[in-house]
Amino acid sequence: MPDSASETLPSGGGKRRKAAKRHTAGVKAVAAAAGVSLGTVSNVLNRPEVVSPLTRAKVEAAMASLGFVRNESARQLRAGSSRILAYLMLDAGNPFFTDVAKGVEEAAQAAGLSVFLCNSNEDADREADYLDLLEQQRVQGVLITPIDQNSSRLRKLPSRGTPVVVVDRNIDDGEHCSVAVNDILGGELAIAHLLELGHERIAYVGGPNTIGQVVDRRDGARRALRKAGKPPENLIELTTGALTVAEGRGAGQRLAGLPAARRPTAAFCANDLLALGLLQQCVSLGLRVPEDLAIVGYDDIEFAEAAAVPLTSVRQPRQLLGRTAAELLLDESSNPDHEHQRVTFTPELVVRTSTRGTL
Amino acid sequence: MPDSASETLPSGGGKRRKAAKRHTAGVKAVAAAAGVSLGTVSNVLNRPEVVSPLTRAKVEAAMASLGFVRNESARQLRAGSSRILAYLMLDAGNPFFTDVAKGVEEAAQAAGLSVFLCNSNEDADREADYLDLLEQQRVQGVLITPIDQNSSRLRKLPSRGTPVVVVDRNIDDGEHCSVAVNDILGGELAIAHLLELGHERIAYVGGPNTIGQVVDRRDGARRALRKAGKPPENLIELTTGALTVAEGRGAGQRLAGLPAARRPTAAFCANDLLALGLLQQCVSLGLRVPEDLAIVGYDDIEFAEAAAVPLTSVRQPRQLLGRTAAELLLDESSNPDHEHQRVTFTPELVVRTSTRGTL
DNA sequence: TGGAGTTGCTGAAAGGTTTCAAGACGATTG
DNA sequence: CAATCGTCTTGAAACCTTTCAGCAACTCCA
Repeated sequence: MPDSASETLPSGGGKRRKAAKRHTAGVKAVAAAAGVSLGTVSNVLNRPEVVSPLTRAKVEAAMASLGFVRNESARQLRAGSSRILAYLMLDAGNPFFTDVAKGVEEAAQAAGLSVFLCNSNEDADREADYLDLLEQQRVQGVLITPIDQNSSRLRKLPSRGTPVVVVDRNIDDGEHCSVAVNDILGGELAIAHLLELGHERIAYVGGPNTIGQVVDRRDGARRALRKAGKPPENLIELTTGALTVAEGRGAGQRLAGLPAARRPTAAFCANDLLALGLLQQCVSLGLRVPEDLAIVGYDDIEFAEAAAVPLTSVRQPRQLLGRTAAELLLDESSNPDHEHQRVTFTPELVVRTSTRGTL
Repeated sequence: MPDSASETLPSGGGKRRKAAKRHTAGVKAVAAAAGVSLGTVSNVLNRPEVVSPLTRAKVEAAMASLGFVRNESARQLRAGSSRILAYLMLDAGNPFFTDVAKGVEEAAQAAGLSVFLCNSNEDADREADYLDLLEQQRVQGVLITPIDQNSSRLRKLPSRGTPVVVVDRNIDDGEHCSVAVNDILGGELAIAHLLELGHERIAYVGGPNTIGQVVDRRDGARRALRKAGKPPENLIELTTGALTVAEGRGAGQRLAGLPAARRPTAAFCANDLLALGLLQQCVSLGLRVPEDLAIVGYDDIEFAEAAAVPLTSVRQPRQLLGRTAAELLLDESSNPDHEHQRVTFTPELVVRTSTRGTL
């Protein structure tokens, strides 16, 4: 523990206490204590209405006094169904995805299910490991914002019985539902806005290009240029290694290092974290935003508005995205006539100071 | 879907495809296909070194061709152990906790375990539900940043065999390890800094008071006043309903509404989200920060530095907190001589513009 | 060549729950 | 009073895996 002072004390005021062994009072012990059969205890647990109030009370008392905790593995093994949904997130540190997760939790709670969050952290290996794990756990279903939506693992899950809904990406392979925002349009909105303000040389900051969102937003940017009759070289691509604040700072360093004549006058970032990092670094290196560099982010996370220079950003309906995805998943796992769907929402440009009145 | 345009298409290019049934090729089917016994398949899975290369190859081929996926419920039921850790977070939308989670994941990965994240979202009922769920799942252990550390449920888990480590809170009941940062000291640092700058009337923004961190930081603030010989009324408490940006904005509204003469000249917020909201609202209502109102946050999340006015904050070793907690948990569940510990880290004041050169 | 040791595989038991056909019991009806 | 019905409860089977004692075949050495 090198980078922080720490102090360690024994807990429990010195009363040494060994770790307790797992003492499982099972359904059997409860049955014995209550003087009923196994089946009855199970009924109390699963169909309380069929057991007489008296017996039920006895059983409940026995459960309480023994500290009975149902063994979910056994339940699931026998009953064959899990009451858990998982959301495998691209980056739990990005408020965009935690807002999506909130929408997921909302829909799950309404259906009486619980949500486990998993964080792939933009790492394909971790994503794969989590997918395997979740499949082995036989969760009700998986929501995922994938790193690579062509992964074979991703395609295999549904055919083996684990429904998968892709979030924040569209996918049309007939195996999944997907819920997304039109990222091409989003990119187009951002660049059209900058072009309208008179910017000619515009940087696109984003990466890696394995991430679909990064590519789509860039393609939208290109399309906006094309539509405006500008040459594609006007879009200068700065590729980053991830979609994080730190990478944004790195990009800012590179950008600020360019001679003013060759430096773009505006930057469009693939997400707000990059934009915030870029903004921070550029400001600290003496560039004025928006006068020297206009910046557009993407996602419109809560912090975009509170930034040093309030950030123009492309807004996505975050919670709605999550809620809709969860609802599709629930439909898929409960409705035998379920048909896969692709839902696409429309993004919206929110203009703030970081691009206001430039040039 | 009221607040966003959306478009829905069938997926799969119109090829209607029904949801697949769960077709479980089990260990039995694999054994039959490979011409070996159940036990051998299990050995391939769990102790590959004891089976001859030839048989192993046959079994692996059979597994691949049948798409075998091990049923984790059955495995766990029989083997009695889970390979999963859970971190029950207070607020997944707070970057502080996702950084802690990163530390947890790091330590877990090093030990070959996986982490499920759960979000209580500052809601005691959800916290209780998740604790029940995790206990039923028989996870290896639970890390938790509790809403109420005196909850009976929390105390019961360890005695029934699920180790629990409390994160970001100290607790001394002999049942848990805990890892925390000295929040009293943190509060003291913040207020001492403001006093040194000459502030007399200082607001404390935080709540609800059921959350331990909120109380400790306030107590630290009071202590600093006491030590400086100031009357306790100089600390004006603004109680919030949660530790969020939105609540911070609300507090800003209240604060800015006060007549200048009665308004505090500085505010210490129980966390950075509150501080960012407060900052944003005050600025938009025309207060200058730090001239009219100095602000100190808590946690030093990544966005504190990038805020409209870079935020003075009390820094905590976030990842280290998570990593240490996970390591204690792992020790508890693997080391029979484990003794509960309370680890306390020391916070550090990071001074930025939001308090610089005030008064 | 006989015995011991080794290697690799087998088969049955066990783990805690749910499910379901069937039984027990009392009440109601003809 | 017998027959029928309803309400509760029971006991055994089933879910899928791991574990472990035991067995077969082979090697090695005396």
